[in-house]
Amino acid sequence: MARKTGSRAEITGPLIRRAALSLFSRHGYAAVSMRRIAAEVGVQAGTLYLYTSDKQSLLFELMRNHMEELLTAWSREPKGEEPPARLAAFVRFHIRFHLERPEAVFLAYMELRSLVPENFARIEALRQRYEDALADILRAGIAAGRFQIADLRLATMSIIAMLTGVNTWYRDGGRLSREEVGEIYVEMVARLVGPDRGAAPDLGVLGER
Amino acid sequence: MARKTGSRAEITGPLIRRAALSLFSRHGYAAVSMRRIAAEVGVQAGTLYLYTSDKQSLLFELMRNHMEELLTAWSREPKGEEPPARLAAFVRFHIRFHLERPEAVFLAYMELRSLVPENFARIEALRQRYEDALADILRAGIAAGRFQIADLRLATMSIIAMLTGVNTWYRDGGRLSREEVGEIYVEMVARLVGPDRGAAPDLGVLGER
DNA sequence: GTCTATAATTAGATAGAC
DNA sequence: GTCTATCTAATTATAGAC
Repeated sequence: MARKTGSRAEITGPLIRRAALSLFSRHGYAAVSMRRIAAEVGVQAGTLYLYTSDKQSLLFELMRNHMEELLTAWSREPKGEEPPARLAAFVRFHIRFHLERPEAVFLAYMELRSLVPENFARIEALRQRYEDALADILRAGIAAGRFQIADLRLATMSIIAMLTGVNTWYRDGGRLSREEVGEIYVEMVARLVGPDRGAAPDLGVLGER
Repeated sequence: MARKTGSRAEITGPLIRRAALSLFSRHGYAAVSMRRIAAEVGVQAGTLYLYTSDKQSLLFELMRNHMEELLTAWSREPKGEEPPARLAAFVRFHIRFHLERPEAVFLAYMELRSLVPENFARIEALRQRYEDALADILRAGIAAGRFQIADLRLATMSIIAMLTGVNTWYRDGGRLSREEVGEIYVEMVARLVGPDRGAAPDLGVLGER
């Protein structure tokens, strides 16, 4: 042990990021002080500044890391060929990925407003790439005559919103497993993108004012 | 004018609530100081305490007021008789009501974690009542054979999530009017709740692993 | 009803000892 | 690499003048 007692740079950095993620997601970025993060890790407040230039950078790195992991994971996900299979893969992937890291998901959605404009733009660009991945699937399905979608953008936003919404209510040990939830959402999303089968008289009733 | 110059209690209270709503929703509860709210209104910080006991109460009153307005407005909304018509009314109502007050909606969704436990429970109970209103419609539709829903709770959460999601992207003056967006969502929600028409071979493809 | 002044605490960030 | 000490500024909330 050539190293001094208490010198553990290799693990302190990750510990700080983990503590910040947990505290920021539970209490909000503005409500958490650097002292509180330090206390959670077991170091003094000043020590944090060896690992991050300031509080804003700490938040930004957490959010960027999450978004890049999301994009990388989706790029590596087995997807199938046909649009319906790709859409089902997206639904299953989104729910699984998001349920595996609820704190990072919560942070990425709730603390966009805490980013300075430059950092906001960078996170927003990553979010847009993920949205585009879904839109591309829907567009391909429309072109192939497999989906019937009145408005591509609204369908894209609807699907992402309903999938991400799972994080707000799902609890492990509840009535349904993650996989069961995934399959039910696959079916609901499939209905959402059609195609219509038949004259759809019931939609007619719904369409009335 | 029996009143002293600068004495305008009847309007200062509402001004404080309006400024707090705007600032809290834009920057977050923890990030906004009482001084900043006071500055926005044009009074000194101490004056705020004539109208609210503390910062927490100010937040809670804003959120409670929003949730009660939501429930009252829905109770007064013309709904029609049959489940499909009631569901369409819910969709149109939800989008219209939420787009009309984006700041209050944002606050009610983002600052739940800033409430002390007692206040959180009270807001949560109101939110639950609204969720139940939708679940009741879906349940009635299932019972009447008008909807086909694999899981009532998941369908309820999905619909609310996709409808509320409109607030995150809709901007006035964009490609679609609020009413056009509402109609497209009516159709998407109608598809989501079925009923299935035919053997649904495409859903079968989606169901494959 | 509003202001000024202030108490008591806490914030983000840095300097320098070890 | 971490800690102690500290700077400067800002925080919530209150007391008392007008």
